[in-house]
Amino acid sequence: MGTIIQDQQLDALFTALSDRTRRDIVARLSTGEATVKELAKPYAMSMQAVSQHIRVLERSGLISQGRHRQTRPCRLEPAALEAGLSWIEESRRTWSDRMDRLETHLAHVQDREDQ
Amino acid sequence: MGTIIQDQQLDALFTALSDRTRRDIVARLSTGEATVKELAKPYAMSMQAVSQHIRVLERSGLISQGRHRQTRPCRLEPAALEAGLSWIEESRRTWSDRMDRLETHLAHVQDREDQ
DNA sequence: CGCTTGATAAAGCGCATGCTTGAGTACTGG
DNA sequence: CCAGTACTCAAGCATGCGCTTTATCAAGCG
Repeated sequence: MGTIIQDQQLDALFTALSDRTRRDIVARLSTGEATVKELAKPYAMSMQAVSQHIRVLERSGLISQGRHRQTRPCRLEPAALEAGLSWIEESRRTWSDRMDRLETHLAHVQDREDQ
Repeated sequence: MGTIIQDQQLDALFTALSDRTRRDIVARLSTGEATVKELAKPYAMSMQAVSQHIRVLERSGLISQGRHRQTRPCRLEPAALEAGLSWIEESRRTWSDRMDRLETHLAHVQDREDQ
């Protein structure tokens, strides 16, 4: 656990999610496949810029790109999201365990004071 | 929903989590409070560098800093983690709903072919 | 008081990011 | 074959990041 490869995956994942445009693209792709041109349409920026965002998302494992005629349809790879989810849940779990123990401890102290 | 403020919060949150050292610090703080010096000890980098990481984590809302004598103890603020968790879960939910519908649709097509 | 300790502030450096424009590639319909 | 569509590649530029070093500050101790 806590290997270097995992760390690099999480680096790439959270970096990918740290940009609003890329989060938008992920949200858009969660409703189905889309081509680069379709993904670029809502934004003021050039298609090249969107293409670069797609590259970042691909490096993180969040999406993959296929080929169909002239287009490169993108689709979500939800497995990558799971990695982020479980990292966050692990931290949360540790924290709430600690809170539980603290509560128990305080309850014990209270008991002793009640004697 | 989907306001500019929310977006900025998520930007800051995922940016904060995109660095291994900062994720380490969050994990460390999930087991209890710690001072800047204590947090810096495991790393080869200077305490100033760690202090800057702490600043990034604070801006994201993931941690807060108090004052006690000469020290500035840091503690985790798990509410910020929830924001990230729910963003990821929302994407996942939309995606799996779509997969369910697709399965249902394919089942229907299968039924019609079976007739 | 002056000295040490724990911490922030500020400036600087190398490198990555987000975007642009211009050129190149790959497929396709006329 | 040739023009157009969908994209990628490459270079350039401004900005931000991670870290360093130097300086400063605030709190406690002799």
